[in-house]
Amino acid sequence: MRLNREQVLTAALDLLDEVGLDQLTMRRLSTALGVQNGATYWHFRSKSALLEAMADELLAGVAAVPAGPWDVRVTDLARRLRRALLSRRDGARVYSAVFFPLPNALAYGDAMIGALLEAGLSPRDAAWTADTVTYHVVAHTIEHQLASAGEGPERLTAAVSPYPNLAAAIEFVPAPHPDEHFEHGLRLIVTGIRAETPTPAGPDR
Amino acid sequence: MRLNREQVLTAALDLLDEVGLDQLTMRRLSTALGVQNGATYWHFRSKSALLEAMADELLAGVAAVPAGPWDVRVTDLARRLRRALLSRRDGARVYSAVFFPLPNALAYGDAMIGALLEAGLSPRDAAWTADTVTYHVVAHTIEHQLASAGEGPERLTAAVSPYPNLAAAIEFVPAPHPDEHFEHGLRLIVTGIRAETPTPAGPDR
DNA sequence: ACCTGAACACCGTTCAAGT
DNA sequence: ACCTGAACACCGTTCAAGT
Repeated sequence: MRLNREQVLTAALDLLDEVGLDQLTMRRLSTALGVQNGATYWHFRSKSALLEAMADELLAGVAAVPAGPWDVRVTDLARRLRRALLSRRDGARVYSAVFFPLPNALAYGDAMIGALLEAGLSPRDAAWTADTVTYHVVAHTIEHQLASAGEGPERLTAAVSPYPNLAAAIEFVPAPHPDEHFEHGLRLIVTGIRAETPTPAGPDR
Repeated sequence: MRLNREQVLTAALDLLDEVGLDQLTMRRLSTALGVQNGATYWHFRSKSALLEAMADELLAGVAAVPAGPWDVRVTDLARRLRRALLSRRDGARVYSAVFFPLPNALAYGDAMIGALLEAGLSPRDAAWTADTVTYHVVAHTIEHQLASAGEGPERLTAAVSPYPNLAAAIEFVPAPHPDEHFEHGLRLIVTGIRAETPTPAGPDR
């Protein structure tokens, strides 16, 4: 049973889809590969090194957005990151479990900051604004992927009844429309960027 | 060694400060309390039930904001949630590890949606906008608390060198100014809300 | 009502030894 | 170079039995 690094990584992502992050275990992975327990450690130093590689594999290609106006590129990058995280079960949680950015995550950050620099932001504001966009993408996707796996809305509906404003909004809280929910926040942030940016040359719009 | 639920909860929060979330273990908690392993299970059904209680304890009082203009209340609520999460080591990760909202989290959500309804948003937009604000608070705080514990910036500086836009912004990426970083994103989002809201009565501002 | 003692079914990681 | 076999040092959870 000769393995290479790529086979281990592919099997790990398949196992993730099958059992989810909480059940993704070095031992289950070895079993799925038909090898003994310690065999995977020859290819990856540790479980967290494997998770880093999985996260970066998830993000392959997200930074490859076409040229265009800055706001289109920002929106496009955010959507592509979201799609990438949705491509595997618990993808967003895998991404957020990794502290250190690998090449595809760096390329995404670079492209996002690049678009914001072209919008006229300072390097500082571009870096911080990129973070706010990314927080929205990742946190929204984590919440959505957790909700898909979680319990029904009955418990929430009951818990919410003493809170008048929550009760008025309850049908949108578990977000039965994840795409619109995501787009709403993304549009909100891009509107904020535009409002804070000194309008560049051009008569209007 | 007679315990009650509150003593277990207090000890758990103290242990969290001492060792961090990853080392917070039912067994270490029992040892800290001077009891046997299974004793804590009489007071909390499971570790996740204990984490739920810890998360809600963290959020005590965050919803108690004074009356005032909607944007002041939104900003105030976001800052108070951040302060609450910062009050304990890994507080933001504890909060995000809990799927189901307990009373203090519900009260926070209710107050946030209430402020946004007064801004003139529909229930749907208020619920979704509240989420975007909260994503920023929680994700920013998780990142900040992880960075405080993590490695130095050397590895990041090296990794970033092939990426021109990241390199230009690198000094702000590990965020040596967490307060300004947080306020930047919060202001951005509130600006976005204001820009999307049909301006209410009043001549200007 | 609340705790002990002991077990069950797992984990990640390491490492000599094999091929 | 790559894997086996076996161990080490842990986990969360359960539960009869004690007081």
